[in-house]
Amino acid sequence: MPAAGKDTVPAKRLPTLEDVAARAGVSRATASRVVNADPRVGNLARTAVQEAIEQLGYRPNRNARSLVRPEADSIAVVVPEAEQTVFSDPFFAALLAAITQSLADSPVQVLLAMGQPGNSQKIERYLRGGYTDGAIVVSHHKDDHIWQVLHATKLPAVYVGRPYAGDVGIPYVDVDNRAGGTLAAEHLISTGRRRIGTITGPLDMAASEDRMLGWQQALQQAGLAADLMEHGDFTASSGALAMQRLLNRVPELDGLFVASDLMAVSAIHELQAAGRRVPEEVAVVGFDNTQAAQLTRPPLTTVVNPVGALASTAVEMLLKLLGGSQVEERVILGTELIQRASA
Amino acid sequence: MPAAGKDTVPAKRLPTLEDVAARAGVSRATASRVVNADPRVGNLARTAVQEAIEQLGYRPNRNARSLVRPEADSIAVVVPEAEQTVFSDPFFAALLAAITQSLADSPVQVLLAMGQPGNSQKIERYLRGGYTDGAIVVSHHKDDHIWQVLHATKLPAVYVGRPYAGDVGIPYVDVDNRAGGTLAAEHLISTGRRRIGTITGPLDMAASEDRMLGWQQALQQAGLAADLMEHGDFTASSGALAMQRLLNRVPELDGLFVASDLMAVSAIHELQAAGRRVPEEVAVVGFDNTQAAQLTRPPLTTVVNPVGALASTAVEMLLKLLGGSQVEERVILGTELIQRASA
DNA sequence: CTGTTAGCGCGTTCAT
DNA sequence: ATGAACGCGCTAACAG
Repeated sequence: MPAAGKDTVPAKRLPTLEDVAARAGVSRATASRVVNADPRVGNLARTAVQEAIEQLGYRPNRNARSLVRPEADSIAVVVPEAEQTVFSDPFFAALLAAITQSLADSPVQVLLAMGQPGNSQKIERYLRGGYTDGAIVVSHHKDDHIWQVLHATKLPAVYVGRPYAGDVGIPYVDVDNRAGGTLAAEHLISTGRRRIGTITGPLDMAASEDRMLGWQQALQQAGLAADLMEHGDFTASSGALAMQRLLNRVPELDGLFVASDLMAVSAIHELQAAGRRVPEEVAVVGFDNTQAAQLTRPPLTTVVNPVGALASTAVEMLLKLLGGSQVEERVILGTELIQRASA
Repeated sequence: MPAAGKDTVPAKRLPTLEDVAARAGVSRATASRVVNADPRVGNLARTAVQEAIEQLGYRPNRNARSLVRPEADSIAVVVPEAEQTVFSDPFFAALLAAITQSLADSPVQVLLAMGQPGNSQKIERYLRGGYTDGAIVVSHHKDDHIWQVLHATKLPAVYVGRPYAGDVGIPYVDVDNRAGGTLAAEHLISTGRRRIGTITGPLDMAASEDRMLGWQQALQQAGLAADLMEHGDFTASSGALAMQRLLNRVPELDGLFVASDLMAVSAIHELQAAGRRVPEEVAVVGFDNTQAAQLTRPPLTTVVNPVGALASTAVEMLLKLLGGSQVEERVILGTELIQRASA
């Protein structure tokens, strides 16, 4: 095999608008008009150009186009640094799949901008610079400041998950975490549980806070104590530890709402290790309805987190924004409880 | 609020090379040379330009640059249509995280090209067109034809996972699936099991085939029957069904290698539902070492699939390719068995 | 309706 | 060592 390096064979040059025009016997301007569906062009010329495009397999050069136009035909999916660890698996993959799916028919490309420890400038530089028409930001953390860049740039953007910072003037779509927490607690109450605890996510995330508040509200409304609370960070091990602490404090616990399925599975193992039967002695409700909920024993009763709908709604909103339409400041998706065997 | 639409405020124009040159009191050509580290420029002019760049916060315009240069400073992560469903969660997220991580210090952007049912042209168009410097393809399926495009384009590319089509002239990195299968079978044999079955993945994937072959080889070498085999498709439900079939055929089964953790968890549930104790009566070994392996009961003995290493190796190889260096046609990463309680 | 012209921001000869 | 001039592919005035 010959030495490596730049190819010497000048990869056959792609057809340009000039080529199309020449072949169709018109000027570049006319060809451009056809490509951009400008009505001011004769039928004869139009079909000639269209044929030429077909025969040459012409595609407009995106770079040249966005050099002279404001559009870039690309959107960025931004995952701030702080989320890296949290969005381990299921949520993120589903999100990306749904996003690309929603964009399948458009020429828009998806650019992935994941934050790195100590490197948010790379993302910011990209967001400025005008290489992208809009952004979908996946963020729930307190210390995310991407929104400031978006704000300064006036770049159309949509958050998936309520920004913790509050109303930052950027629309978002989220699941009704608070209602979900209430749903879980009410289910536990309705099955006769009276000493109901919760394992929350980290409280610097809006979702954690909301789920906890929903749980709290339901208990208070039922006249039950709402102080049986321990905090995790959405990882499995943190769920186990929180469970140990809670069980230590409240041996008579008979109901439990865990803010994520992953932590819930760990918590159930911990309960079983401590000799508690689930659901007979302690009923457990999770949150997310990930695959883990179905695969664990007993199968987990849990609150649905509709990731697919979140993603497609975000795309829909962003596309509206790009089209110049208004969108609601916030879209909150409903949720429901799926009853399995754990509660 | 006023009617929506294009902003009227002409978003402050970004500084151009022309601006830099003017401020430094030189010509655009000299400024360009400084930016591109061309040695042929005087020290005086150099520092002047550097200062101007600093003060103006100048960044080269990628579009303009790649209009006139072959590079695009972007790589594409390609997920062919067929993989969409299979690479549900853990693998994919880890892959993307590792890829962006490896690219953190370079100006290279990551473009996500996921296949859609009945739409591979969008990806192909992008790959041609020269908008990207290289590609990382995540594929194991038989009916992936992206490699033909890559081949025709001479676009530098690396596969993650051995292309099923065989040696297509594109380097790849993969885990040693065959050795993994052998490892699993040998472990079962060493613990005294004699009726050892397997649940495979879909056989139109290289990984499935290799894991099966490794299992087969170990059994034959030990003089054991290697025909206790059922096929799944890597989903949980397919694992359960395969387990039922196998148990029906071979009630005296005492050892089992399942080609993925997800299917293994389902298989274990199925075994338990049939009254078999794991591992006492049937020992089970999985593959992947995903989170599910640790969270199920009994915890799963499994073969490690080093996703992070796969991803970073792929990036490393691609960067070498982009730099004009040669890389090995294939890199096979070693694996190991993690013993937990299921076998 | 159509062609001519200018310019987007940049890299690169070719002179000097 | 530096600058003037050209062209990358395309869109958008401005004429006709």
